Amino acid sequence: MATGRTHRPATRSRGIPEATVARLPLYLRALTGLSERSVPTVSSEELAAAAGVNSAKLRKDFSYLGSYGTRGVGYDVEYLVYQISRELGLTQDWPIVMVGIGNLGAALANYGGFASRGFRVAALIDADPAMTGKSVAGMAVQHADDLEKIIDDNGVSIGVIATPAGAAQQVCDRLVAAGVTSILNFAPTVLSVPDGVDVRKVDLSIELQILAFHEQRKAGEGQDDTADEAGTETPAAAAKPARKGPDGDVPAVMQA
Amino acid sequence: MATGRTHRPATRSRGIPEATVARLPLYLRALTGLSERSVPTVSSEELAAAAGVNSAKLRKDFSYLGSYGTRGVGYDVEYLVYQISRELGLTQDWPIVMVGIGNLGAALANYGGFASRGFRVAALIDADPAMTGKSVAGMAVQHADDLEKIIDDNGVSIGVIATPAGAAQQVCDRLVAAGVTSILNFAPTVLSVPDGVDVRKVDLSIELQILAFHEQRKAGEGQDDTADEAGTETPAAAAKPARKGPDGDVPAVMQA
DNA sequence: ATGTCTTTGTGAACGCGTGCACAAAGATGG
DNA sequence: CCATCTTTGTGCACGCGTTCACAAAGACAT
Ligand SMILES: NC(=O)c1ccc[n+]([C@@H]2O[C@H](COP(=O)([O-])OP(=O)(O)OC[C@H]3O[C@@H](n4cnc5c(N)ncnc54)[C@H](O)[C@@H]3O)[C@@H](O)[C@H]2O)c1
Ligand SMILES: NC(=O)c1ccc[n+]([C@@H]2O[C@H](COP(=O)([O-])OP(=O)(O)OC[C@H]3O[C@@H](n4cnc5c(N)ncnc54)[C@H](O)[C@@H]3O)[C@@H](O)[C@H]2O)c1
Repeated sequence: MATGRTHRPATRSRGIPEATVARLPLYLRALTGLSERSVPTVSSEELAAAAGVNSAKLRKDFSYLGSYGTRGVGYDVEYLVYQISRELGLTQDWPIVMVGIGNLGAALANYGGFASRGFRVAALIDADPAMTGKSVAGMAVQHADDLEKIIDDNGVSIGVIATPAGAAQQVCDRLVAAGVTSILNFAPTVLSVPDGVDVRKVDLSIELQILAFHEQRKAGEGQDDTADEAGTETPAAAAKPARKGPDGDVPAVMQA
Repeated sequence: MATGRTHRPATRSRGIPEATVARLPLYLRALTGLSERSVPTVSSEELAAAAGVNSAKLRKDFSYLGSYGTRGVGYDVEYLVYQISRELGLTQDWPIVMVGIGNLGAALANYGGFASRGFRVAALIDADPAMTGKSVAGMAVQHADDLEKIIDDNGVSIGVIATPAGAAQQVCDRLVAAGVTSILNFAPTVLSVPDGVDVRKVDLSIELQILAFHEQRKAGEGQDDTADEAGTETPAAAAKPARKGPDGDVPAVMQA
């Protein structure tokens, strides 16, 4: 999700819906698996199952790309792999920089999963002088002072931020100023970017909180509608100012 | 999103929309920041800016929780922190297990960000005997053989999978069989789970591919409106001809 | 050719999410 | 107590995304 103020004015590019774009990599992964097993063709039903989506949705998604199927048969696996790759822009080389080579950054650098697709780690950057020159994933970490030059020299347009939250916005600003127009942010902060720059975020903590919500709901299912269990009524913690609210802290789960 | 066959039958729990739930952690983070700076109240406009969303959306989101604001003033920060925490189920303790303590798993274990909210790492589990007993993030790694016992002993209902893709489904099955009902999956695979189990996934590679798509689009912007054949350097294989393949592959395209 | 069978591609209906715009609520000042 | 000003809470409209259901397209057998 593009963070920042931008409610994208729709994918105005009269083409592929955002939701579809987000699923293409999923299809691509499933297709790659089939390709490796030398499966020649696949039906929408089979592929949908492999990708974990509804088959009608898959067909509609593909219809945005063109008519690449054959009725009565299905889709040619190799051909589809190529078409989706091209649509996603994976037939070209994408040099990326990774900023903040700490625990997470180092793990990401060691991850081979994205190097396999068009992505290539052009540089690892960290602000800690002690890190500079150290080899991570077979690559020497470079100092943040050279960030602008590195981006320029390598024609980088995609950056990954794995610094502490406090440094993220600053790093982001420098990346953008240097010409980066797509950012993947692992730091738990909202990044502000100018129009034309895409930001996507990955946040473990948020994912867990969403799971916890549903988990809590499951636990309180069946009877207790007011999702309230042992000690939810945390007494003091409420810190509820004396006014509003149906006094106490009635968990008004539902309202008119 | 719940992977697998289940298209969730909507958040049938007559209550908070899924999209709203996904934003609550964002609001919570912004509010926590305000709380630490001892800001007593905040308007929807200010908070929305801090969370990177539209203020109308924020107000509507909060309206699902109840009427916790004061017109003409705004929202009481502490009170709202509590309400959202409670709604997300963060007022209780959530023991979690992490399976697959490799590069990524270790980085996640070292991450303090989720330990601060109700989450507590109950155990680190790995199948590699060489890992067993090793200390990661101040905690001894336990062997996968004991997975069921660990989950049972600690009352774990949330699991994190950071194993290689090939092992993920198997690990997932064991987690579910042992009683885990929420899974956060970092392995690039679609997990099949029975109804009632939630799966969320984090996939760096997918995020980058989505960014690449938009990046490619930006590059080809300005003129060519007919977004059929973007002038990528792909020579012949543009349309439907039987020719194909970036990496010299089997053509085999009978697609007319 | 012709018929049958499979599977695509898509029109249409529906539901969810978003954002606008405004009335109502309450604070604040006189 | 009344007037004014601020900000919430929400009715409403709109657009996107999902799903159903089916006609059309093609493969394949006869
Ligand atoms: N580790 C995880 O599993 C995890 C999970 C989710 C989110 N996060 C987030 O990812 C970020 C990194 O986490 P981590 O555990 O790797 O932290 P870390 O402290 O191990 O690493 C941070 C690195 O960033 C570098 N750095 C700091 N300021 C910088 C700057 N201005 N420019 C360049 N480099 C800079 C530091 O030198 C350090 O090497 C944090 O924001 C964290 O909240 C981490
Ligand atoms: N490292 C990353 O940045 C990154 C990013 C995105 C996705 N991923 C994915 O996350 C997963 C882990 O990546 P990694 O780099 O940490 O790999 P890794 O090889 O370093 O670690 C995998 C760990 O899982 C353990 N393991 C294997 N089978 C197991 C089983 N059945 N039960 C328990 N443990 C088992 C291994 O012993 C190993 O310690 C992979 O699927 C990878 O594709 C990683």
